[in-house]
Amino acid sequence: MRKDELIYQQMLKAIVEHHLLPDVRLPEDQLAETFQVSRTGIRKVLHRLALERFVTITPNKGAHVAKPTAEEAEQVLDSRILIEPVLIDGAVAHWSESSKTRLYDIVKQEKVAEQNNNLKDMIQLSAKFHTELATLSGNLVMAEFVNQLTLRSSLVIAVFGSKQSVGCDCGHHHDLVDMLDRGEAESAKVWMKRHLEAIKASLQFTIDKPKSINFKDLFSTI
Amino acid sequence: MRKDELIYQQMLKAIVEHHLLPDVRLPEDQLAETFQVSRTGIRKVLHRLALERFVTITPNKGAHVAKPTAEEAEQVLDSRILIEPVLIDGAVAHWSESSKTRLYDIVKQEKVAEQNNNLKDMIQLSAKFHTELATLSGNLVMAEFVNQLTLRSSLVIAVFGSKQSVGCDCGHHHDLVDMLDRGEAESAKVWMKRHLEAIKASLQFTIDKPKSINFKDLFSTI
DNA sequence: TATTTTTATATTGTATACAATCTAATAATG
DNA sequence: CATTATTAGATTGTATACAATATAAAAATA
Repeated sequence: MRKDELIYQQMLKAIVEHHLLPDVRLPEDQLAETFQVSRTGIRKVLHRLALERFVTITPNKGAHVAKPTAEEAEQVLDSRILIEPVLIDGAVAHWSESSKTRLYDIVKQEKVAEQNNNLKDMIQLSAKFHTELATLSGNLVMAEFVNQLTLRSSLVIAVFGSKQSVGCDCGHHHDLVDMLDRGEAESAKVWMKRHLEAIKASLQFTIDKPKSINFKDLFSTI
Repeated sequence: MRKDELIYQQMLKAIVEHHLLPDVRLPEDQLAETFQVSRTGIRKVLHRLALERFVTITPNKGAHVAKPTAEEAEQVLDSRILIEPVLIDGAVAHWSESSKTRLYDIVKQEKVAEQNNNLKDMIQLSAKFHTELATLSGNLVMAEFVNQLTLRSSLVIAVFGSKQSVGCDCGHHHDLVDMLDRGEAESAKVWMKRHLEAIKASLQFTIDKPKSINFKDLFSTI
Protein backbone atom coordinates (compact mmCIF):
# COMPACT_ATOMS: atom_id res chain seq x y z
CA MET A 1 0.00 0.00 0.00
CA ARG A 2 1.19 3.53 -0.72
CA LYS A 3 2.59 5.35 2.29
CA ASP A 4 0.11 8.20 2.16
CA GLU A 5 -2.75 5.73 1.83
CA LEU A 6 -1.52 4.02 5.00
CA ILE A 7 -1.33 7.32 6.88
CA TYR A 8 -4.82 8.16 5.67
CA GLN A 9 -6.17 4.84 6.91
CA GLN A 10 -4.55 5.24 10.31
CA MET A 11 -5.79 8.76 10.82
CA LEU A 12 -9.28 7.91 9.65
CA LYS A 13 -9.35 4.95 12.00
CA ALA A 14 -8.20 7.12 14.89
CA ILE A 15 -10.97 9.61 14.21
CA VAL A 16 -13.73 7.09 13.58
CA GLU A 17 -12.85 5.03 16.65
CA HIS A 18 -12.81 8.16 18.84
CA HIS A 19 -9.10 8.15 19.61
CA LEU A 20 -8.96 11.59 18.09
CA LEU A 21 -12.02 13.47 19.31
CA PRO A 22 -13.86 16.22 17.44
CA ASP A 23 -12.21 19.66 17.58
CA VAL A 24 -8.76 18.27 18.32
CA ARG A 25 -6.09 20.23 16.49
CA LEU A 26 -4.01 18.38 13.91
CA PRO A 27 -0.74 20.32 13.50
CA GLU A 28 1.13 19.40 10.34
CA ASP A 29 4.55 19.39 12.01
CA GLN A 30 3.66 16.92 14.72
CA LEU A 31 1.89 14.58 12.33
CA ALA A 32 4.78 14.80 9.86
CA GLU A 33 7.20 13.80 12.58
CA THR A 34 4.88 11.09 13.86
CA PHE A 35 4.57 9.42 10.47
CA GLN A 36 8.13 10.16 9.37
CA VAL A 37 7.21 12.09 6.26
CA SER A 38 7.42 15.73 5.28
CA ARG A 39 4.53 18.13 5.71
CA THR A 40 3.76 17.66 2.02
CA GLY A 41 2.58 14.12 2.60
CA ILE A 42 0.56 15.07 5.66
CA ARG A 43 -1.15 17.94 3.90
CA LYS A 44 -2.28 15.58 1.16
CA VAL A 45 -3.89 13.30 3.74
CA LEU A 46 -5.48 16.16 5.69
CA HIS A 47 -6.85 17.59 2.48
CA ARG A 48 -8.45 14.26 1.61
CA LEU A 49 -9.93 13.83 5.07
CA ALA A 50 -11.32 17.36 4.78
CA LEU A 51 -13.05 16.60 1.48
CA GLU A 52 -14.62 13.57 3.12
CA ARG A 53 -15.75 15.69 6.10
CA PHE A 54 -13.68 13.99 8.77
CA VAL A 55 -11.45 17.01 9.16
CA THR A 56 -12.03 20.74 8.96
CA ILE A 57 -9.38 22.95 7.43
CA THR A 58 -9.58 26.65 8.20
CA PRO A 59 -7.31 28.80 6.00
CA ASN A 60 -4.14 29.86 7.80
CA LYS A 61 -5.35 28.17 10.96
CA GLY A 62 -4.92 24.54 10.12
CA ALA A 63 -6.77 21.28 10.49
CA HIS A 64 -9.03 20.02 13.27
CA VAL A 65 -11.00 16.84 13.67
CA ALA A 66 -14.41 17.72 12.30
CA LYS A 67 -17.19 18.37 14.78
CA PRO A 68 -20.49 17.79 13.02
CA THR A 69 -23.28 20.17 13.87
CA ALA A 70 -26.65 18.87 15.01
CA GLU A 71 -28.05 19.60 11.56
CA GLU A 72 -25.30 17.67 9.83
CA ALA A 73 -25.69 14.79 12.28
CA GLU A 74 -29.37 14.61 11.53
CA GLN A 75 -28.82 14.76 7.79
CA VAL A 76 -26.21 12.00 7.85
CA LEU A 77 -28.61 9.69 9.66
CA ASP A 78 -31.55 10.76 7.49
CA SER A 79 -29.49 9.98 4.42
CA ARG A 80 -28.85 6.47 5.67
CA ILE A 81 -32.53 6.04 6.52
CA LEU A 82 -33.39 7.01 2.95
CA ILE A 83 -30.71 5.01 1.20
CA GLU A 84 -29.90 1.82 3.03
CA PRO A 85 -33.41 0.33 2.82
CA VAL A 86 -33.57 0.75 -0.96
CA LEU A 87 -30.29 -1.17 -1.28
CA ILE A 88 -31.90 -4.22 0.28
CA ASP A 89 -33.50 -5.24 -3.02
CA GLY A 90 -30.09 -5.43 -4.66
CA ALA A 91 -28.63 -7.39 -1.77
CA VAL A 92 -31.45 -9.93 -1.97
CA ALA A 93 -31.15 -10.13 -5.76
CA HIS A 94 -27.43 -10.89 -5.54
CA TRP A 95 -27.74 -13.08 -2.45
CA SER A 96 -25.47 -16.10 -2.25
CA GLU A 97 -23.85 -18.44 0.24
CA SER A 98 -20.80 -16.21 0.33
CA SER A 99 -22.96 -13.17 1.13
CA LYS A 100 -24.45 -15.07 4.02
CA THR A 101 -21.06 -16.21 5.27
CA ARG A 102 -19.55 -12.74 5.05
CA LEU A 103 -22.33 -11.06 7.00
CA TYR A 104 -22.70 -13.77 9.65
CA ASP A 105 -18.95 -13.62 10.13
CA ILE A 106 -19.11 -9.92 10.92
CA VAL A 107 -22.07 -10.50 13.25
CA LYS A 108 -20.03 -13.13 15.07
CA GLN A 109 -17.16 -10.72 15.55
CA GLU A 110 -19.61 -8.08 16.75
CA LYS A 111 -20.84 -10.41 19.47
CA VAL A 112 -17.31 -11.06 20.66
CA ALA A 113 -16.58 -7.34 20.75
CA GLU A 114 -19.77 -6.75 22.68
CA GLN A 115 -18.97 -9.43 25.25
CA ASN A 116 -15.53 -7.92 25.77
CA ASN A 117 -17.05 -4.47 25.96
CA ASN A 118 -14.61 -3.48 23.22
CA LEU A 119 -16.11 -0.20 22.08
CA LYS A 120 -13.55 0.47 19.37
CA ASP A 121 -14.18 -2.88 17.68
CA MET A 122 -17.92 -2.48 18.08
CA ILE A 123 -17.79 0.84 16.23
CA GLN A 124 -15.60 -0.51 13.48
CA LEU A 125 -17.59 -3.70 13.00
CA SER A 126 -20.96 -2.01 12.94
CA ALA A 127 -19.75 0.28 10.20
CA LYS A 128 -18.26 -2.69 8.38
CA PHE A 129 -21.55 -4.59 8.51
CA HIS A 130 -23.51 -1.80 6.88
CA THR A 131 -20.83 -1.15 4.29
CA GLU A 132 -20.58 -4.83 3.44
CA LEU A 133 -24.32 -5.05 2.99
CA ALA A 134 -24.28 -2.06 0.66
CA THR A 135 -21.46 -3.67 -1.30
CA LEU A 136 -23.53 -6.82 -1.72
CA SER A 137 -26.16 -4.75 -3.52
CA GLY A 138 -23.75 -4.76 -6.44
CA ASN A 139 -23.59 -1.01 -6.88
CA LEU A 140 -20.10 0.15 -5.96
CA VAL A 141 -20.94 3.84 -6.30
CA MET A 142 -23.67 3.47 -3.71
CA ALA A 143 -21.50 1.24 -1.54
CA GLU A 144 -18.81 3.89 -1.38
CA PHE A 145 -21.30 6.53 -0.37
CA VAL A 146 -22.77 4.30 2.32
CA ASN A 147 -19.27 3.56 3.54
CA GLN A 148 -18.63 7.25 3.95
CA LEU A 149 -21.96 7.74 5.69
CA THR A 150 -21.32 4.95 8.19
CA LEU A 151 -17.91 6.39 9.01
CA ARG A 152 -19.40 9.86 9.38
CA SER A 153 -22.00 8.31 11.67
CA SER A 154 -19.21 7.16 13.93
CA LEU A 155 -18.00 10.73 14.13
CA VAL A 156 -21.55 11.92 14.79
CA ILE A 157 -21.78 9.42 17.63
CA ALA A 158 -18.57 10.81 19.09
CA VAL A 159 -20.33 14.14 19.42
CA PHE A 160 -23.97 13.32 20.06
CA GLY A 161 -24.04 9.62 20.87
CA SER A 162 -24.48 7.72 24.07
CA LYS A 163 -22.96 4.29 24.60
CA GLN A 164 -26.15 2.67 23.39
CA SER A 165 -25.82 4.52 20.07
CA VAL A 166 -23.24 2.03 18.94
CA GLY A 167 -23.71 -1.09 20.96
CA CYS A 168 -27.32 -1.39 21.96
CA ASP A 169 -28.37 -3.86 19.34
CA CYS A 170 -25.54 -5.50 17.53
CA GLY A 171 -27.25 -8.82 18.18
CA HIS A 172 -30.03 -7.48 16.00
CA HIS A 173 -27.85 -7.50 12.90
CA HIS A 174 -28.18 -11.25 13.14
CA ASP A 175 -31.93 -10.96 12.66
CA LEU A 176 -31.48 -8.91 9.51
CA VAL A 177 -29.19 -11.50 7.93
CA ASP A 178 -31.81 -14.15 8.71
CA MET A 179 -34.44 -12.15 6.84
CA LEU A 180 -32.16 -11.62 3.88
CA ASP A 181 -31.33 -15.30 3.80
CA ARG A 182 -35.04 -16.10 3.68
CA GLY A 183 -35.43 -13.56 0.87
CA GLU A 184 -37.80 -11.38 2.87
CA ALA A 185 -36.86 -8.10 1.25
CA GLU A 186 -39.77 -6.03 2.50
CA SER A 187 -39.33 -7.07 6.13
CA ALA A 188 -35.62 -6.39 5.84
CA LYS A 189 -36.28 -2.89 4.52
CA VAL A 190 -38.60 -2.10 7.40
CA TRP A 191 -36.10 -3.55 9.84
CA MET A 192 -33.27 -1.48 8.42
CA LYS A 193 -35.29 1.72 8.53
CA ARG A 194 -36.23 1.14 12.18
CA HIS A 195 -32.69 0.15 13.06
CA LEU A 196 -31.30 3.41 11.70
CA GLU A 197 -34.12 5.43 13.23
CA ALA A 198 -33.26 3.88 16.59
CA ILE A 199 -29.66 4.97 16.21
CA LYS A 200 -30.80 8.46 15.27
CA ALA A 201 -33.16 8.56 18.25
CA SER A 202 -30.32 7.62 20.60
CA LEU A 203 -28.41 10.78 19.75
CA GLN A 204 -28.30 13.41 22.45
CA PHE A 205 -27.29 17.02 22.24
CA THR A 206 -24.70 17.65 24.92
CA ILE A 207 -21.26 19.26 25.08
CA ASP A 208 -17.78 17.89 25.60
CA LYS A 209 -14.29 19.32 25.77
CA PRO A 210 -11.11 18.50 23.85
CA LYS A 211 -7.80 17.81 25.54
CA SER A 212 -4.15 17.79 24.48
CA ILE A 213 -2.88 14.78 22.58
CA ASN A 214 0.47 13.07 22.18
CA PHE A 215 0.35 11.86 18.61
CA LYS A 216 3.41 9.65 18.82
CA ASP A 217 2.02 7.73 21.78
CA LEU A 218 -1.40 7.50 20.20
CA PHE A 219 -0.30 6.05 16.90
CA SER A 220 2.17 3.67 18.47
CA THR A 221 -0.60 1.91 20.40
CA ILE A 222 -3.30 1.49 17.75
CA MET B 1 -13.01 32.87 -3.72
CA ARG B 2 -9.72 31.11 -3.02
CA LYS B 3 -7.47 30.72 -6.03
CA ASP B 4 -7.31 26.93 -5.89
CA GLU B 5 -11.09 26.78 -5.57
CA LEU B 6 -11.36 28.84 -8.73
CA ILE B 7 -8.97 26.59 -10.61
CA TYR B 8 -10.93 23.60 -9.39
CA GLN B 9 -14.20 25.09 -10.63
CA GLN B 10 -12.75 25.91 -14.02
CA MET B 11 -11.25 22.48 -14.54
CA LEU B 12 -14.37 20.70 -13.34
CA LYS B 13 -16.45 22.83 -15.70
CA ALA B 14 -14.15 22.02 -18.60
CA ILE B 15 -14.46 18.30 -17.92
CA VAL B 16 -18.18 18.27 -17.27
CA GLU B 17 -18.95 20.35 -20.35
CA HIS B 18 -16.80 18.10 -22.52
CA HIS B 19 -14.12 20.65 -23.32
CA LEU B 20 -11.64 18.24 -21.80
CA LEU B 21 -12.57 14.78 -23.01
CA PRO B 22 -12.03 11.51 -21.16
CA ASP B 23 -8.47 10.14 -21.30
CA VAL B 24 -6.94 13.51 -22.06
CA ARG B 25 -3.64 13.91 -20.21
CA LEU B 26 -3.37 16.68 -17.65
CA PRO B 27 0.33 17.51 -17.25
CA GLU B 28 1.08 19.45 -14.10
CA ASP B 29 3.56 21.80 -15.79
CA GLN B 30 1.20 23.00 -18.47
CA LEU B 31 -1.67 23.49 -16.05
CA ALA B 32 0.60 25.31 -13.61
CA GLU B 33 1.66 27.71 -16.33
CA THR B 34 -1.89 28.08 -17.60
CA PHE B 35 -3.24 29.08 -14.20
CA GLN B 36 -0.14 30.98 -13.12
CA VAL B 37 0.53 28.95 -10.02
CA SER B 38 3.16 26.43 -9.03
CA ARG B 39 2.72 22.72 -9.47
CA THR B 40 1.85 22.53 -5.78
CA GLY B 41 -1.43 24.32 -6.35
CA ILE B 42 -2.28 22.24 -9.41
CA ARG B 43 -1.55 18.98 -7.64
CA LYS B 44 -3.99 19.95 -4.91
CA VAL B 45 -6.73 20.48 -7.47
CA LEU B 46 -5.93 17.31 -9.42
CA HIS B 47 -5.95 15.34 -6.20
CA ARG B 48 -9.38 16.68 -5.34
CA LEU B 49 -10.76 15.95 -8.79
CA ALA B 50 -9.37 12.44 -8.51
CA LEU B 51 -11.13 11.82 -5.20
CA GLU B 52 -14.35 12.93 -6.83
CA ARG B 53 -13.74 10.61 -9.81
CA PHE B 54 -13.40 13.26 -12.47
CA VAL B 55 -9.70 12.59 -12.88
CA THR B 56 -7.58 9.47 -12.66
CA ILE B 57 -4.12 9.69 -11.16
CA THR B 58 -1.75 6.84 -11.94
CA PRO B 59 1.38 6.81 -9.75
CA ASN B 60 4.41 8.20 -11.56
CA LYS B 61 2.35 8.61 -14.72
CA GLY B 62 0.21 11.58 -13.86
CA ALA B 63 -3.37 12.69 -14.23
CA HIS B 64 -5.89 12.07 -16.99
CA VAL B 65 -9.51 13.04 -17.38
CA ALA B 66 -11.39 10.05 -16.01
CA LYS B 67 -12.97 7.68 -18.49
CA PRO B 68 -15.77 5.84 -16.70
CA THR B 69 -16.16 2.18 -17.56
CA ALA B 70 -19.51 0.82 -18.70
CA GLU B 71 -20.01 -0.68 -15.23
CA GLU B 72 -19.34 2.63 -13.52
CA ALA B 73 -21.60 4.45 -15.97
CA GLU B 74 -24.41 2.05 -15.23
CA GLN B 75 -23.89 2.33 -11.48
CA VAL B 76 -23.88 6.12 -11.54
CA LEU B 77 -27.21 6.15 -13.35
CA ASP B 78 -28.62 3.36 -11.17
CA SER B 79 -27.65 5.35 -8.10
CA ARG B 80 -29.59 8.31 -9.36
CA ILE B 81 -32.57 6.10 -10.20
CA LEU B 82 -32.53 4.82 -6.63
CA ILE B 83 -31.95 8.12 -4.89
CA GLU B 84 -33.55 10.98 -6.71
CA PRO B 85 -37.12 9.66 -6.51
CA VAL B 86 -36.94 9.25 -2.73
CA LEU B 87 -35.87 12.89 -2.41
CA ILE B 88 -39.14 14.01 -3.96
CA ASP B 89 -41.00 13.67 -0.65
CA GLY B 90 -38.65 16.13 0.98
CA ALA B 91 -38.95 18.56 -1.91
CA VAL B 92 -42.74 18.47 -1.71
CA ALA B 93 -42.65 18.84 2.07
CA HIS B 94 -40.47 21.95 1.86
CA TRP B 95 -42.21 23.33 -1.23
CA SER B 96 -42.61 27.07 -1.45
CA GLU B 97 -43.05 29.88 -3.94
CA SER B 98 -39.30 30.35 -4.05
CA SER B 99 -38.79 26.66 -4.84
CA LYS B 100 -41.19 27.02 -7.73
CA THR B 101 -39.50 30.16 -8.99
CA ARG B 102 -36.01 28.69 -8.77
CA LEU B 103 -36.88 25.56 -10.73
CA TYR B 104 -39.00 27.27 -13.37
CA ASP B 105 -36.18 29.72 -13.84
CA ILE B 106 -33.76 26.92 -14.65
CA VAL B 107 -36.31 25.32 -16.97
CA LYS B 108 -36.63 28.63 -18.79
CA GLN B 109 -32.87 28.85 -19.28
CA GLU B 110 -32.87 25.24 -20.47
CA LYS B 111 -35.36 26.09 -23.17
CA VAL B 112 -33.24 28.98 -24.40
CA ALA B 113 -30.16 26.78 -24.49
CA GLU B 114 -32.06 24.12 -26.40
CA GLN B 115 -33.31 26.62 -28.98
CA ASN B 116 -29.76 27.88 -29.50
CA ASN B 117 -28.51 24.31 -29.69
CA ASN B 118 -26.06 25.29 -26.95
CA LEU B 119 -24.91 21.88 -25.80
CA LYS B 120 -22.59 23.18 -23.10
CA ASP B 121 -25.35 25.18 -21.41
CA MET B 122 -27.79 22.33 -21.79
CA ILE B 123 -25.43 20.00 -19.95
CA GLN B 124 -24.76 22.49 -17.20
CA LEU B 125 -28.39 23.46 -16.71
CA SER B 126 -29.69 19.91 -16.66
CA ALA B 127 -27.22 19.06 -13.91
CA LYS B 128 -28.20 22.26 -12.10
CA PHE B 129 -31.89 21.37 -12.22
CA HIS B 130 -31.39 18.00 -10.58
CA THR B 131 -29.00 19.37 -7.99
CA GLU B 132 -31.34 22.23 -7.14
CA LEU B 133 -34.21 19.83 -6.69
CA ALA B 134 -32.13 17.67 -4.35
CA THR B 135 -31.19 20.78 -2.40
CA LEU B 136 -34.85 21.65 -1.98
CA SER B 137 -35.34 18.35 -0.17
CA GLY B 138 -33.60 20.00 2.76
CA ASN B 139 -30.89 17.38 3.18
CA LEU B 140 -27.57 18.93 2.27
CA VAL B 141 -25.65 15.68 2.62
CA MET B 142 -27.88 14.08 0.01
CA ALA B 143 -27.83 17.17 -2.15
CA GLU B 144 -24.05 17.11 -2.31
CA PHE B 145 -24.06 13.49 -3.33
CA VAL B 146 -26.66 14.09 -6.02
CA ASN B 147 -24.62 17.03 -7.24
CA GLN B 148 -21.62 14.78 -7.64
CA LEU B 149 -23.71 12.15 -9.39
CA THR B 150 -25.17 14.62 -11.88
CA LEU B 151 -21.70 15.90 -12.71
CA ARG B 152 -20.40 12.36 -13.08
CA SER B 153 -23.36 11.70 -15.37
CA SER B 154 -22.12 14.45 -17.64
CA LEU B 155 -18.79 12.68 -17.83
CA VAL B 156 -20.55 9.39 -18.49
CA ILE B 157 -22.45 11.05 -21.33
CA ALA B 158 -19.15 12.23 -22.78
CA VAL B 159 -18.15 8.58 -23.12
CA PHE B 160 -21.36 6.69 -23.74
CA GLY B 161 -23.95 9.33 -24.56
CA SER B 162 -25.58 10.41 -27.76
CA LYS B 163 -26.84 13.94 -28.29
CA GLN B 164 -30.28 12.91 -27.09
CA SER B 165 -28.76 11.82 -23.77
CA VAL B 166 -28.57 15.39 -22.65
CA GLY B 167 -31.07 17.32 -24.65
CA CYS B 168 -33.92 15.04 -25.61
CA ASP B 169 -36.38 16.12 -23.00
CA CYS B 170 -35.43 19.31 -21.23
CA GLY B 171 -38.95 20.53 -21.86
CA HIS B 172 -40.04 17.64 -19.68
CA HIS B 173 -38.45 19.16 -16.58
CA HIS B 174 -41.26 21.65 -16.81
CA ASP B 175 -43.81 18.87 -16.34
CA LEU B 176 -42.06 17.70 -13.19
CA VAL B 177 -42.17 21.14 -11.63
CA ASP B 178 -45.89 21.28 -12.40
CA MET B 179 -46.43 18.03 -10.52
CA LEU B 180 -44.39 19.21 -7.56
CA ASP B 181 -46.33 22.44 -7.48
CA ARG B 182 -49.58 20.47 -7.35
CA GLY B 183 -48.11 18.38 -4.53
CA GLU B 184 -48.34 15.16 -6.54
CA ALA B 185 -45.41 13.43 -4.92
CA GLU B 186 -46.10 9.93 -6.17
CA SER B 187 -46.50 10.98 -9.79
CA ALA B 188 -43.35 13.04 -9.51
CA LYS B 189 -41.41 10.04 -8.19
CA VAL B 190 -42.55 7.85 -11.06
CA TRP B 191 -41.76 10.63 -13.51
CA MET B 192 -38.27 11.08 -12.09
CA LYS B 193 -37.55 7.37 -12.20
CA ARG B 194 -38.62 7.13 -15.84
CA HIS B 195 -36.73 10.28 -16.74
CA LEU B 196 -33.47 8.86 -15.38
CA GLU B 197 -34.14 5.46 -16.91
CA ALA B 198 -34.59 7.17 -20.27
CA ILE B 199 -31.21 8.86 -19.89
CA LYS B 200 -29.64 5.54 -18.96
CA ALA B 201 -31.30 3.84 -21.92
CA SER B 202 -29.89 6.46 -24.29
CA LEU B 203 -26.33 5.49 -23.43
CA GLN B 204 -24.45 3.64 -26.13
CA PHE B 205 -21.23 1.74 -25.96
CA THR B 206 -18.93 3.08 -28.66
CA ILE B 207 -15.34 4.27 -28.81
CA ASP B 208 -13.72 7.63 -29.32
CA LYS B 209 -10.20 8.96 -29.44
CA PRO B 210 -8.45 11.75 -27.52
CA LYS B 211 -6.53 14.51 -29.25
CA SER B 212 -3.90 17.03 -28.18
CA ILE B 213 -5.05 20.11 -26.31
CA ASN B 214 -3.77 23.65 -25.94
CA PHE B 215 -4.69 24.45 -22.35
CA LYS B 216 -4.02 28.16 -22.57
CA ASP B 217 -6.35 28.61 -25.51
CA LEU B 218 -8.97 26.40 -23.93
CA PHE B 219 -9.16 28.21 -20.62
CA SER B 220 -9.03 31.65 -22.19
CA THR B 221 -12.26 30.98 -24.08
CA ILE B 222 -14.50 29.42 -21.44
C1' DT C 1 -5.54 47.80 36.50
C1' DA C 2 -7.52 47.28 32.05
C1' DT C 3 -6.82 47.96 27.31
C1' DT C 4 -4.33 48.57 23.38
C1' DT C 5 -0.01 48.23 20.72
C1' DT C 6 3.99 46.08 19.67
C1' DT C 7 6.99 42.31 19.21
C1' DA C 8 8.31 37.50 19.03
C1' DT C 9 7.10 32.88 18.10
C1' DA C 10 4.77 29.33 15.88
C1' DT C 11 2.06 27.60 12.01
C1' DT C 12 0.35 27.45 7.58
C1' DG C 13 0.71 28.72 2.30
C1' DT C 14 3.34 28.47 -1.83
C1' DA C 15 7.23 27.91 -4.70
C1' DT C 16 11.25 25.64 -5.80
C1' DA C 17 14.97 22.06 -5.79
C1' DC C 18 16.31 17.58 -6.23
C1' DA C 19 15.41 12.55 -6.48
C1' DA C 20 12.79 8.80 -8.50
C1' DT C 21 10.40 7.08 -12.31
C1' DC C 22 8.66 6.70 -16.76
C1' DT C 23 8.89 7.51 -21.96
C1' DA C 24 11.04 7.63 -26.13
C1' DA C 25 14.90 7.76 -29.00
C1' DT C 26 19.23 5.75 -30.16
C1' DA C 27 22.62 2.22 -30.17
C1' DA C 28 23.94 -2.53 -29.77
C1' DT C 29 23.26 -7.34 -30.57
C1' DG C 30 21.41 -11.63 -32.50
C1' DC D 1 15.98 -6.56 -40.03
C1' DA D 2 13.99 -7.30 -35.69
C1' DT D 3 14.77 -7.21 -30.92
C1' DT D 4 16.81 -5.96 -26.86
C1' DA D 5 19.97 -2.54 -24.10
C1' DT D 6 21.27 1.78 -23.21
C1' DT D 7 20.91 6.45 -22.74
C1' DA D 8 18.66 11.18 -22.73
C1' DG D 9 14.75 13.76 -21.82
C1' DA D 10 10.56 14.70 -19.66
C1' DT D 11 7.36 14.13 -15.77
C1' DT D 12 6.01 13.05 -11.32
C1' DG D 13 7.16 12.35 -6.05
C1' DT D 14 8.92 14.33 -1.94
C1' DA D 15 11.40 17.40 0.94
C1' DT D 16 12.77 21.80 2.03
C1' DA D 17 13.05 26.95 2.00
C1' DC D 18 10.97 31.14 2.44
C1' DA D 19 6.85 34.18 2.68
C1' DA D 20 2.36 35.17 4.71
C1' DT D 21 -0.56 34.81 8.49
C1' DA D 22 -2.10 33.88 13.04
C1' DT D 23 -1.24 33.30 17.98
C1' DA D 24 0.65 34.52 22.29
C1' DA D 25 3.54 37.31 25.18
C1' DA D 26 5.45 41.61 26.52
C1' DA D 27 5.39 46.49 26.57
C1' DA D 28 3.07 50.83 26.36
C1' DT D 29 -0.75 53.79 27.24
C1' DA D 30 -5.04 55.38 29.36
